[in-house]
Amino acid sequence: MAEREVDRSVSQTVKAQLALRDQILSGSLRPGERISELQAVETTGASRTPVRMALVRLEEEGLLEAIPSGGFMVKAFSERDISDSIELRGTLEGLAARFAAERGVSARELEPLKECLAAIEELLRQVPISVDAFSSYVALNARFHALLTELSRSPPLIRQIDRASALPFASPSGFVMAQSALPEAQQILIIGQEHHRVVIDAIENREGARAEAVMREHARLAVRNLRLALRNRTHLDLLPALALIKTATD
Amino acid sequence: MAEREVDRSVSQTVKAQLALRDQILSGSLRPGERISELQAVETTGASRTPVRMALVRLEEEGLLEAIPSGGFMVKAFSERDISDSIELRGTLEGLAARFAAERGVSARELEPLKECLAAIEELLRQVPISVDAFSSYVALNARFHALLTELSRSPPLIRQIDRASALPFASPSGFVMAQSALPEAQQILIIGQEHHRVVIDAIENREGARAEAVMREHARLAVRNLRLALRNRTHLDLLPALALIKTATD
DNA sequence: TGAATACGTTATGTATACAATAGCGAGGGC
DNA sequence: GCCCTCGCTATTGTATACATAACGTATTCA
Repeated sequence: MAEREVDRSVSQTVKAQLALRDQILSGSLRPGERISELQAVETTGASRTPVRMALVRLEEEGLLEAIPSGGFMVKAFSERDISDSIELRGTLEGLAARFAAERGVSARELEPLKECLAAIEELLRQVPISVDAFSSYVALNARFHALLTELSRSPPLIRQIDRASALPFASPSGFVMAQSALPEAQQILIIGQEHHRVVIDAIENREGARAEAVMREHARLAVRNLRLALRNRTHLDLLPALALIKTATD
Repeated sequence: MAEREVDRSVSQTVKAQLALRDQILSGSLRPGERISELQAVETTGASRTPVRMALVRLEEEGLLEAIPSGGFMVKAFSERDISDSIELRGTLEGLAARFAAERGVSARELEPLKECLAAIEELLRQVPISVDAFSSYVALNARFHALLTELSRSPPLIRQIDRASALPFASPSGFVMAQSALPEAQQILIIGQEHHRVVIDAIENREGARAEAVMREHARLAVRNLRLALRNRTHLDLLPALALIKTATD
């Protein structure tokens, strides 16, 4: 193993996967660019075997694409790919909300969701919102959606939603808004909280159809939001944006 | 490479993946059973590196589960896991149908779908259906659903539907029906074709909501079907069934 | 007799050596 | 002068050797 410094606390495969994902999301590797295994070995500090395992995982995750002649390249996405992914995710979340409503959720299980919503609304009360508060919002919003998904009690659905989240959560809309349109963004986010409130209410009252409908509407709001944010951009500089805002504004 | 016989026509990784999937689906490896890499090396003829890549892919595919202490085991599914997966897939197919309807599809693109439906209805005209005809039906039905999915023109959605299809297409309902309830199955399949006809019509007339609704109803039919087929079984002997019927009855 | 610890065996995680192919460039022929 | 071909190089695919951790068993002590 020569003089290579090895961190034994986490597996090399996981370390490589995290490092490579970070490179992709941060823009060190640009969409369409081929990933060199050798280079990945150098930058991650792992050897080729764990690097290759990480590459396979990232391909399955949707961030990489296999090149027929061998190797992998960073996947590129169109605006429609992103908006479709947001709608797709909203559809699955709608199903999760419906499952939660139909299968019943105790008041105790709903509590964390309500607390999360309260925290978000508290954040959004300051106008205009600060960049710091916005990034707190992003984390809390991700938590809200994760908690909601869990309430479906459906492992296959939860798994699919996780897989469907890569693109929506990496949506550039959050990035664009954070840069130039924070006040406008805030207005949209406040509307989004109304959706959050309704879905909790619908689940409490076991109204499956209403719970599902509001989550789908919630996604459509995010799509409109994305379109708005991208209107004046000539091209999608997508992946680099992912590192800055790791979750969407939905 | 010693005296190992190597087949250079396909990659060792792919070969190992196919062989292992076959072992899982055929029941050679039972749910909950740990997969030994050494044993996999012996049975697949590939060496450990491609075997490990194949295991990672099968894990991402949902057939395997990582064991915290290391290695992989064959995943086990409950009846609810399967029915949720069918409904999940139906929801995504509904979205695909809606996209197709809203985005517009030319008559030429719709032709293969119509031909496929005609072939299925021709098959189902013989009562009772033979086992051979049933397996032809299974293949044609998979084709119909694949063609429909393609019409959405949404790569992220197509990808998700592919990923969501593992469990529904492996549903034991087809197996159970093929074994003991072919005539009853046929009745249900005939109802399913009505859904297929409606979805084509809805796409042709650009009625997105109707296209979506009928695909979701189609999935609910498959779920009822699954419940019916499993009613008298005391446990799910799922994976072995997968090898016999590779696609669901939806 | 039971439980706990230590040791050995086995299997996984990691690293690296080897093989083969694809891409690229240079040189020669048409 | 352009195109085709041959060969080299770089990179991926595969195999295997080595390290390490986990599990099972046996032995010993309480």
